[in-house]
Amino acid sequence: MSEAHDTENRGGRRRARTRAALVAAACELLARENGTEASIQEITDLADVGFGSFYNHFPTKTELFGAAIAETLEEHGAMLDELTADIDDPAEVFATGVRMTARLPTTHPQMARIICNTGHTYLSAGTGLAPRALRDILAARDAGRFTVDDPAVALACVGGALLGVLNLVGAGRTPRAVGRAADQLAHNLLRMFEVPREDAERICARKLPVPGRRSAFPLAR
Amino acid sequence: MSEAHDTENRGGRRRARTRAALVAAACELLARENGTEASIQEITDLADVGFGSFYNHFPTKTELFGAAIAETLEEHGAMLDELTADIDDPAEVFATGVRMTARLPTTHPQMARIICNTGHTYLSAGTGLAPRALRDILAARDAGRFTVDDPAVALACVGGALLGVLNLVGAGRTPRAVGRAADQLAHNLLRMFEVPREDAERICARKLPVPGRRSAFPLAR
DNA sequence: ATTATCTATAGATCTATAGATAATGC
DNA sequence: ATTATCTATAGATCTATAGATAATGC
Repeated sequence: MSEAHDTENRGGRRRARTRAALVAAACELLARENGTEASIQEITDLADVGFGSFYNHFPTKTELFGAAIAETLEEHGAMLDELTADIDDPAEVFATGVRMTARLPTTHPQMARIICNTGHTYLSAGTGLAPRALRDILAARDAGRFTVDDPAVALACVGGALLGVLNLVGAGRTPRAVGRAADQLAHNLLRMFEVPREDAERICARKLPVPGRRSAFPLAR
Repeated sequence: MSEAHDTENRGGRRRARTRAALVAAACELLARENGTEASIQEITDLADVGFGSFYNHFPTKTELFGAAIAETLEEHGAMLDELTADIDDPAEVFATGVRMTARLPTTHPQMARIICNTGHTYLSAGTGLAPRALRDILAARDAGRFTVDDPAVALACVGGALLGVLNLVGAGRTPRAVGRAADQLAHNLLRMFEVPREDAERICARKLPVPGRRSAFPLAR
């Protein structure tokens, strides 16, 4: 990727470990209310890393938090791509992404809170989920499954509604209730794209792929 | 309201003026990127008020910013109520609120940026726009105009999509482009509620009430 | 020998308060 | 006389850097 330092040797790996500890601490803080107000001291304490190490990796707090969010979204997006790879109906690919992302409060609570707290700033950024969602929307439109007047507005509606439901489904909900809200969201969005109600209901009732562990064997590219 | 101090006498009015200057400064800051990171010194400088005056009115920065956001949303919500009071079709009442709020980047740029920056935190708060939107949605449902499965999820979708489009329509767009995106958003939401496409198009093409100045004569309550 | 991490600290904030000044009420 | 505003400052942060220590490469 954009790593300026390699991980070929032990030193590089040690460096990468420190960086990862900082990013993990940043994620934990981002999942809290007002996490970005933490001091660098708090961050390095949480990462169990020397204070000065911070500056070996990031010039400012903003950069660290930016990296943490970007990596989080990229990871989730890649997982979605993997799990929807063998679904044929593009409308179902889209709906599956929505249903699984809206289930994050159950499946990946920290990631859900991070996305909630950071909101639109990074969701609509060039990297992460937005390009993937747009790709799925356009594919469904080209296949004649979705009616889309303005793709940019549609994308904003999808991302926004998703965030809205993630916010609605705060802590302390049962997985069942989260799932219902997630499916309802997907259903609403399908109707927004003029998918007939019966189709939408069928799609939102389908069994979801299981996230599972990351494959032991990396996928060929 | 919840004012602990009256404005009956000159002293009370002077106090209210200082408070208003602080709130206005807070609004200006909230409209900027990272405005909440401003120091109290910066706030009082911007308000052209002595540093110590801050603590005469607010115990912490958080309280000031909270008050500023609440007042802003309340003001906008009250304006919408006023301007949609004599619309009969509840679907059109809803759509008008959406279309006007999504036009804020043109009509009230500062308020638009404030809503964008603060996001869901306050939009879905008990006060402000959420209760009004829910009221409109339920009214349209009861009138048989909207199909709504889960009102809470629907509200989250509406608020989120609105925020998403406000974020999409950043600075530097023509009023025409903002209006198009706003109408497209309203159209998408109406379809989400299963309003027939032709109905939705007619509603979103209707002339909007003009915001105009606040009435010189306060309305009777 | 080189590179990363860690400790300690200088200098620059920033918050909260105390006391002085100004405005209003009676 | 009372109440609000303003000025000045003590004490508590917090950031960024310099220099010491530890780990790795050769």
